[in-house]
Amino acid sequence: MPREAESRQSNTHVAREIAKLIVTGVWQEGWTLPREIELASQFDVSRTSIRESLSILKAKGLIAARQKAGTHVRERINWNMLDAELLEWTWAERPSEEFARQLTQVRRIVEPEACAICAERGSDADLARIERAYREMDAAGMDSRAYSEPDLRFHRGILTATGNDFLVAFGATVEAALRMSFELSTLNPGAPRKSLPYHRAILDEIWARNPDGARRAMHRLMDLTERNITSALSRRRSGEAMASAEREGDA
Amino acid sequence: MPREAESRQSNTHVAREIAKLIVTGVWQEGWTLPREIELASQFDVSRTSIRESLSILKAKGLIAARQKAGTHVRERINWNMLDAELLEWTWAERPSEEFARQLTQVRRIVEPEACAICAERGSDADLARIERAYREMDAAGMDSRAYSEPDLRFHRGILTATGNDFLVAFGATVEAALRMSFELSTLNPGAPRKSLPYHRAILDEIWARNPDGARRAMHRLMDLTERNITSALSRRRSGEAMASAEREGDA
DNA sequence: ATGCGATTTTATGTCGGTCATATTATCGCA
DNA sequence: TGCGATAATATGACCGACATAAAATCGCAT
Repeated sequence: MPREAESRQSNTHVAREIAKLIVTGVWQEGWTLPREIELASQFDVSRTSIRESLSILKAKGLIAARQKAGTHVRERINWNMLDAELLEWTWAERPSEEFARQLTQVRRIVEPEACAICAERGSDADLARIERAYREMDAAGMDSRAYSEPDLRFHRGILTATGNDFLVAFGATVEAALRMSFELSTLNPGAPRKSLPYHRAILDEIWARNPDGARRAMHRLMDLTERNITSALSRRRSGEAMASAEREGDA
Repeated sequence: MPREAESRQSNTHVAREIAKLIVTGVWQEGWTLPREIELASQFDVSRTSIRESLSILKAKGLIAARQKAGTHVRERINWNMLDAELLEWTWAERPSEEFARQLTQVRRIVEPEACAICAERGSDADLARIERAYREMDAAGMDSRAYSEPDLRFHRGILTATGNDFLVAFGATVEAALRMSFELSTLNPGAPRKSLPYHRAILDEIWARNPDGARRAMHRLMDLTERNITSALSRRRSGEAMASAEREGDA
């Protein structure tokens, strides 16, 4: 019998729970997981479901199984951190500054170059799609929820326009980064909208078919994004400090 | 009863077979797969095994399932092409020039920057590990098999030294690229060894803690790699043309 | 006692079947 | 002809048993 209310898609749910234990380091690299039967009783599902969950985590490089020897956590180097779900689970469970820093760093590496390629080789249809996303961002005004969705399409559009499947796949990472930014934007509601003119500059450069300009424009947007995230995180830190000071005051 | 000899790990095996059908376009984006029961009889395994295989492909973003509606191939944008296995399957089934071009392009974007970060922030222990890999490459001489293994460690070492988990994950992509280069090197046995002085230059720059120099040095290696791959592929093309001409001559 | 080969044990891997659930398709009625 | 009730169906979950491989153990011979 399934546990109770919150057991929607048990399969994905269990996979996420186990993944969280791994990415948070509760179950460390090299450790052997409990047996499948024990996991089944711990998570209150059948062994079949556990096995399907484990095969998801195997596919993402988190674990490996050997007959008789058991299932162990693989070393980090094998974790596919560029995977959409794994990214989401990691941030959801442990929204650390280090994670944010690394995510921003890798975006700074990839997106400006992708933008240059887009300016050089993107089709007019590709660019039109990017422009449409820009217009929707503009139309969203100060509603940061309505803003973030076309924002993602803008960035994905650039990656798609490169015609490079690997850069397209990088869209999953960008998506995680934007979701992260969106969450942090509650600490600074005006921030997202400030990126609009930077997006405009990118759009102009790619329409002008100017790779160098496009690269620089995207680089400036990345700079802004980094500043926003840094300041949001420091706000969060001081917010947490204040909250814990209050808690101590209560006692 | 399993089919016959070549059914080692049926689970992974079936997943790979289905993945190949998808990446080669036999089963196109948006199409609905056969029912699980039909797949089970097609691949001569139980429905349980099919479900585990499908959950692997779900985890890699290739397919999605909805109750009653069936399982369909997701659009390419959702495929996690940066995944180690998916990369391997794609190249194994369809070693196209386009694939090689894209893989090289994304390496050119990521690795020089990673190299600069490595020069700036890598620990001495990290650099020592990279140097060890270099020495083994040197010791391998003209044996391109023995050369390629430390070659991968060299590049992975740089990515690891950045301290960025996402760049570390990119090691899977580099691995696929190097395996590809290795396969192509049979067409030009001397080529791999020629990269040694380029690796040496990288090593010197990162020991000198010179990010700009390291970036440039890695960039030059990427240029060389691209030239090697291009020439190997054109050799392969002309080889194929000759072979087919011979076949026609036979008839 | 001690190294080593045979045997047992055990955890993952595979199987077939049943029931649950969601969603589509169909049927029947107004 | 529209629409609500009903049936059909494909995935989702569960169960119990057996297969297989590798680790752990046992027993034999040295």
